[in-house]
Amino acid sequence: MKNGRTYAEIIDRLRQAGLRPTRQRIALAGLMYSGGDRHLSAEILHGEALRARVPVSLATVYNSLHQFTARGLLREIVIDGGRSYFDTNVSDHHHFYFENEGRLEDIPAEDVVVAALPKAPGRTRISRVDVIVRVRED
Amino acid sequence: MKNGRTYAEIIDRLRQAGLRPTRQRIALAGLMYSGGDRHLSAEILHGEALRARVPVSLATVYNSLHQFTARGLLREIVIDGGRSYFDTNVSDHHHFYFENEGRLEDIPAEDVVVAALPKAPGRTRISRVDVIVRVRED
DNA sequence: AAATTACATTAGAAGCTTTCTAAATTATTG
DNA sequence: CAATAATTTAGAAAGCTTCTAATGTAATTT
Repeated sequence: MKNGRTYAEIIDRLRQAGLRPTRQRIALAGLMYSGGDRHLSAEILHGEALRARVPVSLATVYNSLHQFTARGLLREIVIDGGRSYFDTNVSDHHHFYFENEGRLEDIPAEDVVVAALPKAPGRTRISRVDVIVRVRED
Repeated sequence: MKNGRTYAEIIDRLRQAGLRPTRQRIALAGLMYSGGDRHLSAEILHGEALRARVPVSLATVYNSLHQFTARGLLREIVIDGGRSYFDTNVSDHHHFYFENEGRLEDIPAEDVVVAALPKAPGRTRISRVDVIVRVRED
């Protein structure tokens, strides 16, 4: 039984994030948090919602994904053109990118050691360091 | 006087890459290699070509960018949605991404030390490790 | 150097993901 | 329960990229 999976927990999460727990957001969050860490595109999540008989519009899926991201419930990842993916794992970690399949997979933070980094230029500060390990099969 | 800047050198490079040195490709490569390492979008390069009185179509710019990338003359980078960038620096290095401006800047390979990496899963092998240091100003 | 052949370029249409718009609906507050 | 503010929605629009098929150009052959 993982965190945030029951109906009441999901509603709590949404409220804590400052989002009204609407039917659509509850359903989308429920799907997102079903089955471990996931990398979702808007289209995939929309499809799952429809299949689960939750008639939600694609616009709402996009709205929700962005709101969830802004509130720290998701993390957006863009690797290859076109499509954005949203990672339900928002803790510190990195990614494998399977070039053949166009698929992402998490790498636990402790499996990657970045021993040296340049300092942030000008008056900027580092907000995150992404490591993408690109792998291929051929 | 940097590498690959004269007309003859550009033609050589194209030929070595197995690409016919057409008027358009020569002009685009010339622009790409003018002024150090660059991060170019199709639209920017197209604009520069037109301003330089080289009437090239946007489709050709896209074709050329992809051919150059496939032949190792460019490296494609996708950080944020929508647009692709092409890096004229194809040697081993990493990137700062300025979240406020949506701009990329090279980090020399030696300024980043990745001391530990997971092994490639299944029968894959690592084709590249990208490190993106996201910085912001606020 | 002309003819042939293979490759490249092009304008415009089409495709795909994402965002916008303005109207209708729903959650929350008083 | 009424009033208010936020949310959802369908469809249009936008933005970048790719496709199509007709035309042009470079390379090769004669």
